[in-house]
Amino acid sequence: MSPARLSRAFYARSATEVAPALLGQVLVRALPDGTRAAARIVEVEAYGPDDPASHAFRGMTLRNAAMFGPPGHLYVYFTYGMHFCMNAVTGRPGEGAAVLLRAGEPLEGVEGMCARRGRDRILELCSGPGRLTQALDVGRTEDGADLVNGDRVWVERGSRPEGIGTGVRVGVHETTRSWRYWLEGNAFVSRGRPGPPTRTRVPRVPRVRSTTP
DNA sequence: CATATGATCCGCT
DNA sequence: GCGGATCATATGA
Repeated sequence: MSPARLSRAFYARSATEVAPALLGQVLVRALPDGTRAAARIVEVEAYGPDDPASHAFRGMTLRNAAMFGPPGHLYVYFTYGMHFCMNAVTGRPGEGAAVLLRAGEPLEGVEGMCARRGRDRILELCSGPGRLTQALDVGRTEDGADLVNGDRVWVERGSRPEGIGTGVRVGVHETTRSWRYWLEGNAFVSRGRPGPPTRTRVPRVPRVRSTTP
């Protein structure tokens, strides 16, 4: 029997419940050529309603429409002029909550991932939200894809994680919510300053060579 | 190893 | 115009 897909009910909870529950599960992508690519989810971030950092905070637009749809669908957005990021929509329809999939550990289809990424080091294939989408060939076309009944992307039940670390979300200027979750000690977690909050850094004054008087 | 910078689109102010 | 839920590369310690 084939591995169990996560159900609609799994996603129909708050983003902060779903996010840690996604750690250790297996993200599967059925590629256009009939092969599979898969990665174990090792790092995620929750984005909820009433969350200024969320794309849904200022209401529904064409771009974030998938976030306001039913849970268990994919929300894919384009950013920085060159990268895609993918989220699993959570909560209730109309709520606007999602979990950003930030990093994974390559399990299947590694050769194809290397080709799409243009890298051969396993650690650099899925360790970051933009890297993950590129490795799994997820883009605009997958925005809104159904993770529960669809045939392009889904999540299968994986292994129970041992330890979970939490911290501030990457690139979010807000320190109250610790909504980033990762598998403690896992080498495939992206660098986004895990562990203790950023230590205070003294800005280095650029050294200026004095011009001859 | 660390910080710095350029790439390159698009949604929103 | 601005700056972003980013990444690869260059450069300096």
